Order: sequence, then C-alpha cells, then structure tokens
Amino acid sequence: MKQPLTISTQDYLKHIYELTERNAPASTNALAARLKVRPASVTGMIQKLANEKPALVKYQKHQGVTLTKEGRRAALEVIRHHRLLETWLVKTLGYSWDEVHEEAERLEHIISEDFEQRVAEALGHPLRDPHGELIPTADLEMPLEDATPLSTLRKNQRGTIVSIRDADADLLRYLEKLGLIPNTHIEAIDYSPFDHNLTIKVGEQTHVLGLSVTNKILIKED
Amino acid sequence: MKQPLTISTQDYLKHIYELTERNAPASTNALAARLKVRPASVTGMIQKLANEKPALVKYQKHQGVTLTKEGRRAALEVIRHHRLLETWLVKTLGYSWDEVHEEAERLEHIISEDFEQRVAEALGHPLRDPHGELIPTADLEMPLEDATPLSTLRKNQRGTIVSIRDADADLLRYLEKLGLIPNTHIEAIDYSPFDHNLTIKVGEQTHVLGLSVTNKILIKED
DNA sequence: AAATATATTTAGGTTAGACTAAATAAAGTC
DNA sequence: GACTTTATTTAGTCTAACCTAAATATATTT
Repeated sequence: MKQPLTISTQDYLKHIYELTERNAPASTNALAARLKVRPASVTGMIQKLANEKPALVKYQKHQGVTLTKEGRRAALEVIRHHRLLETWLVKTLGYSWDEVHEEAERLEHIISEDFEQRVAEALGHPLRDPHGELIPTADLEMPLEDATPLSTLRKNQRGTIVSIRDADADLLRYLEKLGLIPNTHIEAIDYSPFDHNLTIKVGEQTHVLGLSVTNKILIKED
Repeated sequence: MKQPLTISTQDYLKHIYELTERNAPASTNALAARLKVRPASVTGMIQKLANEKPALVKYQKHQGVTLTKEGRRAALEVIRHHRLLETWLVKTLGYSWDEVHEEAERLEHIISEDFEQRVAEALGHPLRDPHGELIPTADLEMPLEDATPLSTLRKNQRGTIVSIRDADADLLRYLEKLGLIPNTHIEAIDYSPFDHNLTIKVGEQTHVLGLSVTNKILIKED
C-alpha cells in the first residue's frame, strides 16, 4: 500500500522543482535556505526521497539533487494546487495579489483532487495565477512559456503584461503604483542600447525602466 | 513563546467537546473510537493536554475527560472553522450536503484567522451550516439552540426544518427523497400518543414518521 | 600544491504522536 | 464476596522529521 506523500515531502519536491528550473541540480544549502531547515536535515531527507520505491529524486553525494519523472509530477501537482488556490482566493475572497501566498502555501498540501477539480472548473481552467505564473495542467505538465521579458521589447512595439516574476514585495508595490500589473497594455516608446533602459507608455503616463525591472516583467507582444 | 495547537490536539479537543455536550465526561474508549486511535494513545495524549501551561482538559484517572475554558474555546474555534467551511464549499463549489464533511475536516485545522473572517463575511455571518448545525460565534461562544425536535410538534402545528442531527448517510438520503431538508416547511396533521408516530404534510405529500426519526429533525415553530 | 574557506555528510539526539503488551482498576454476574 | 469481563493505564517501541557537533569533501586563494 503506497501512502500519500507527507506535507514535508511535497515541500521538498516543490522547492527542488523551482531550484532546478534553470537546469542546474539543486544544492543542499540552497534547499535548506528555502525550506528554513538545516543543511543536515536536507541531506537526510533527500537520501530518503532517493530511496523510495519509485525514486522521487536523483541524487549523488555532493552533486546536488534533481527530480525524477515521478518527483516532477508530484511537484507539479503541488504547484498546480498552489496557483489554483491563489487564483481562487483572489477571485472569491477578495485577497489581494500579495496576501494570498501564505494561505495557499498551507492549503496546497491539504486539498483533495476533487477540490482541485471543482476549483479549476469554477475558474474556467485558467492558464495563469494572479501573479501571471503558468498553472500546470490537470495532467501535470508545465505549459510552455509563451511570454517574453519586457526587456526584449523595442521602440514602437506594443504588448500586454502577463506576469511579474521574482519580485519582492517592495517592487510589487512600486510596479502596482505605476499601473504595471498583469493585463496592462503597454507600448515601448524608446530604448537605450547603452544602459538598456526602456521608456514605456502606460495609459497616459510614461516610465523609464532599467534592466533589473524589465527582466522581471513578462509580456505578450500584440 | 506559546506555540499554536497541533492538528492532533485540535482534533482531540473537538471530539472531547462533542462527546461532552450532554454533560458527561468523555471516556477514553469513546474518544479512541472517534479518533481512530488506540485507547492507550488517548490516555497519553490526554495526560499531556491536562498538563499544558493553561490546562486544556480536566482529567482524573478512570473518570474521563472534560474541557477547561481554554480547551472549550479551542474546540469551538475548530468547530467554527468546520461549519463555515462546509457552508462555503456548498455555496461556492457546488459540493452537496453530504460530500463536504471530509474536506472540511482537513481544512479546518489549516486556515488562518484572516481566512475565517473573510469566509464569514462572504457568507453574511451565517448562523447554521448546511446540515443546520449552529455555528459558534466569532468570539467563540456556542449560540443557544432555539429549535426543537420535530417530535415535539403536535396536530395542526406548523414549523420549518432547521437541522438534521446525528443522521447516518442512509437516513439523510431517505429524508432527502421525502423532501425533508433544512428550510422545508411542514405541518403536523396527526399524532399518535400510543406509538409517537407523527403524520406530517410536506408540500402536497404526507408522511408518517417514527420517534427515531422525529427526534433527529430540528424545527422552528412558525 | 598547500592552506583556508565553504559545502555537505555522518553520527547521534530530541520530540510528537502513534503502537503493542502487560498490568491494574472498575463494573457486572453469580 | 469471588470471578469474569471490560475499560483504562503503564511501560517500553517505533517513525518521521527535525536538531547539533564533528568529520569530510570540494572549491578558492595564495
């Protein structure tokens, strides 16, 4: 009888997924930092995950961890839960963009498949969460990213903001004040190849944004 | 630093509350049965709860357990969560009456105070859950029951169903088929003092119900 | 290449909450 | 009141997931 994964296991897998998205194995230390746990604990847990009946991670001492097919599916399930929950909480309980994370973080491990389906259904099977992140599909694949960083937009091109990634709370607040939130339509009116600053028009306003910001905003060109 | 109660602790308190509602202390065995745990485990846990800084239960060997003021508040908090969640899941995700229980059972331990408030607000601070059970107030008091068992209704009196309590799934399905669900208006058209059978009219139909059923249906007289 | 710094792993310990088996107490019966 | 049954408690284990301290590997400087 194969028992369901523990909350802790789900958390490890989710963070390994996120750390390995750029195709490098996840280090013990980086995982420990994210999980708020000591490195020694990570080593122990990872060894357990690597020895499960179908292994959930691939692991070589001192070489970091990556997910197996099974591990990735489990991670995507958790991430799907998280992003559906965030979307739903924002839509139905008036949470704001930045308030939902913690709540979803706890609920993601607890909800049933039935619940997941009902929420997905109620939301009309959304593709992205309120942050603009892609929501894994019901069959646990991560959709391909079809948006590009704002930093690739050039003079006179137009696009719509789709997502703001890796932003801290301060940056989010700043961008929100400028009106730069998902679904906003923008136009590039100038680009400086020297310092990579991009001047954009949002409604009636114009703003000059540096690369550290334009790299974090994903858009779809119109 | 006083840590939040564990899920397990919350579950113990909730079940002790329910078992002691009729003012008898809860026995080790009864608790073990409800919690699906061995009696020995219950003894151990109860001893721990009795020795907490502010004690959560009052306990005397072989005499059963009751809740302290603090224990009762904690229990009511969990029950409030449960009943609000059931109400909300039914309203917003199309769960039926009898499907919600399990889901709420898990979520009740996980949601934040903020979440609780938002749900209560979104529902307009309901007094009863979909089963008709009273929802503890935000300040953790259990409201007084102002409904009476259907068995107290006499010939020519009318009332509205408010709650169906202690019913197993079979009985619920049976009553649902007869149209006897919360909010239904009924009229007593005959009563037999001999066997306590009550004949009621529901819409166009009449049904004869025995005491074992009429005791489980709560109504408010019109 | 040696020396130092950093990252990772090992070994052993702690805690919560379950378990079993055996001991004791309480309740029910003759 | 002695006997039997049932309920409860004690004592000692187990597991998951964490911890600290010490040992070892890898990476970076000199």
